[in-house]
Amino acid sequence: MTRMDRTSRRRRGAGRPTIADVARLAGVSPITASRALREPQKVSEELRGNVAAAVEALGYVPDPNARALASSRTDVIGVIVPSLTNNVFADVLRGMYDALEGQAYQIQLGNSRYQPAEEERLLTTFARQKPSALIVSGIDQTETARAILQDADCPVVQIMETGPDPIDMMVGFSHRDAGAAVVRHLIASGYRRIGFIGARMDPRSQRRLQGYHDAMDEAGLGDPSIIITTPAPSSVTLGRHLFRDLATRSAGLDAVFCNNDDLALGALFECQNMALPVPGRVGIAGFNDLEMMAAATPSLSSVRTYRYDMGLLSMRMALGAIQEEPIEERIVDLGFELAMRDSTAGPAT
Amino acid sequence: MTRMDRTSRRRRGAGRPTIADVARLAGVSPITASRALREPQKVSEELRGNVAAAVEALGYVPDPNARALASSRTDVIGVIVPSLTNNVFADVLRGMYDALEGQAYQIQLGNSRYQPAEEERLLTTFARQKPSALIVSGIDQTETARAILQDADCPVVQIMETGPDPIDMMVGFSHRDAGAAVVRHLIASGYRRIGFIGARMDPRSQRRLQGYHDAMDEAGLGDPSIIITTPAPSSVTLGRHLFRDLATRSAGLDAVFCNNDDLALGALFECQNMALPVPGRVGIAGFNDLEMMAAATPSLSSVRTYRYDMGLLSMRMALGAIQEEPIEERIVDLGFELAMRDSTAGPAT
DNA sequence: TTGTAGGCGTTATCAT
DNA sequence: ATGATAACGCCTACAA
Repeated sequence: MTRMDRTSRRRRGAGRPTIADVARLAGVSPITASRALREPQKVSEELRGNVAAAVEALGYVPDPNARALASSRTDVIGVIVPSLTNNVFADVLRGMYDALEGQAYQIQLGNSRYQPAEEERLLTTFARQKPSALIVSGIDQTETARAILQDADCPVVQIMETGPDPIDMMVGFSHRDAGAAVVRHLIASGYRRIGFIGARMDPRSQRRLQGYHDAMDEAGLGDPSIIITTPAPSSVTLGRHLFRDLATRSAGLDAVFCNNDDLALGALFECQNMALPVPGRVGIAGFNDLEMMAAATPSLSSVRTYRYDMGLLSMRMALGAIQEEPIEERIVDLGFELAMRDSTAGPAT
Repeated sequence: MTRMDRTSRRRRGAGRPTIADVARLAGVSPITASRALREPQKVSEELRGNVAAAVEALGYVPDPNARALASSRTDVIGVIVPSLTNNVFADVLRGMYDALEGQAYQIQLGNSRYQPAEEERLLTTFARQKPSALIVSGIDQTETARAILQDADCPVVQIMETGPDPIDMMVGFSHRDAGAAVVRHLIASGYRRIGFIGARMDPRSQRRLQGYHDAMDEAGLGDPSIIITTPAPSSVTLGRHLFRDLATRSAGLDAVFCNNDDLALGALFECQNMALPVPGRVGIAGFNDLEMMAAATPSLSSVRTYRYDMGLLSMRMALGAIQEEPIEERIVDLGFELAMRDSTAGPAT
């Protein structure tokens, strides 16, 4: 019988039904079955029904690996973030996953640990898999990384920041403008000796510091001695230490702009510890506006950034590009919002 | 010339060198080249060198999709966590990524959002890809989920918790014991009316509450009226609200055990707001011991859990099983540690 | 709209 | 230790 070859064919496969089985049962050719699944509108209603029934009967599920090999495309969307131990990126990822609801795409997540070389390595690995899209954090990719992204032949979105010449698409905001806006608010509230506390000092932190300089200089308040930064990773404890160092050496300090919210919380705790009234003796502002900021006593000022939306939108842009929808804007600036609370109500008079 | 078919073969592929190209250049058959890369010890030193040279010369990199199809195995390790907006899992993931250093495996991350049905859906998708291993959070998988995991034909690790009958392997600790230990400490410190504040109330939270009951009942202090829980997701703000509700309705309350650190921080802020001295008037303990706890003013007590280690070890166990190393322990209990600080120093006398 | 032919790049099988 | 052969399961290109 010609059925014998069917047996011998079984040598390797564990026996899961293939699209050929579906086709046979539906009485069509494999390619028609394939089309019925991927491009239903290109198949007559009748055959489509037959195929659907066969799929149902056999419990057929397509093999993503075979599909990937044949079409040189996977359903993987590579995402590279610089940190996982950071609520900021957790929110971004949440937005991305939400955008993927009901979509047949998988996120492949890479953690570059704020190291450009690691980002290159990850991109190399990711690109090899022929992903449907790639999303990277920041705009400071190395030349090599940019080249990989350009050659990847898929939509690319840079997130968290905006800047000139996107690789492909971009969604973020200006950290420099945001930094300047906070500091201008502090100045408007009456603070004068406004220090800067910064940890990690990755490119985006650097640009927030730039914004700080912009605002301080334009007000004639610039003074390098009230800036304290470290490449060490941020933490609440670090915020305490840095604040204490700065407050100790700069007697007149009356406010601090912290690089992020963890540092700001640390500064608050240290003020409580040193019995420095906030906001009367010291004003405190953070960055990102994590949930805890509004709940602190006193409530802590911060800069609200649209992390979830950046994640959501970046993924939507990627999906749109994958489906070859026309791209409306290559660079989307989501802006920011000052969330000024009790901790910057102004110095005691 | 026979070279013509080489040209026509170029129709589809973008032209990246394949293993056939390597083999040709090295003067060996494709399968030998393949072996030289995957199982070097099975190929003579000479040919191995030739192949290596050819790989180098051509800049050959294997196609993971083709490899997956041919071997019905990917280098993907599926990981499902219930939340991303949660430092707890960020630490776990960090451990996992660290364990993968220098390994040729990719993490495919899924977020079940604390929904068993979503976990099932993700597992279905993941299993389809024939992953090298699967790691899931908790021990409360549905029957369907367990079946999928069992049929996946790859190592499976359940993390965050220990319990009877693992699907395959397990690494975690007893939330119930940990909960009981904290409360016993509070009692030993002199607190009597110890409330429980719980958010989300996922299975692990439930078991912490169980531990609370264990300790309270054994001391004859049990009182359902000083327990407040909600299925709502945890937050600092929620901690404030829940504490205020509980403190308002339970006059004698002198301490709270919070389900997690965010709630504990919220409780602290609310105490500051209500001018209730901590720890003299109210003792506060959290769970997880996030970094901020030690930095708070006063420093906040918590239960130290080995999140990073759970991530690291679970991945190492998975890798070991993939490489078919003998499994020493199927269930690893990493335990916990009380981190008792100022916030539970005892009631004022 | 449907089908035929063949290839995608690699590895398992079996023989030498 | 090495190689010839045949999958792996699906999809692109082209034809009908």
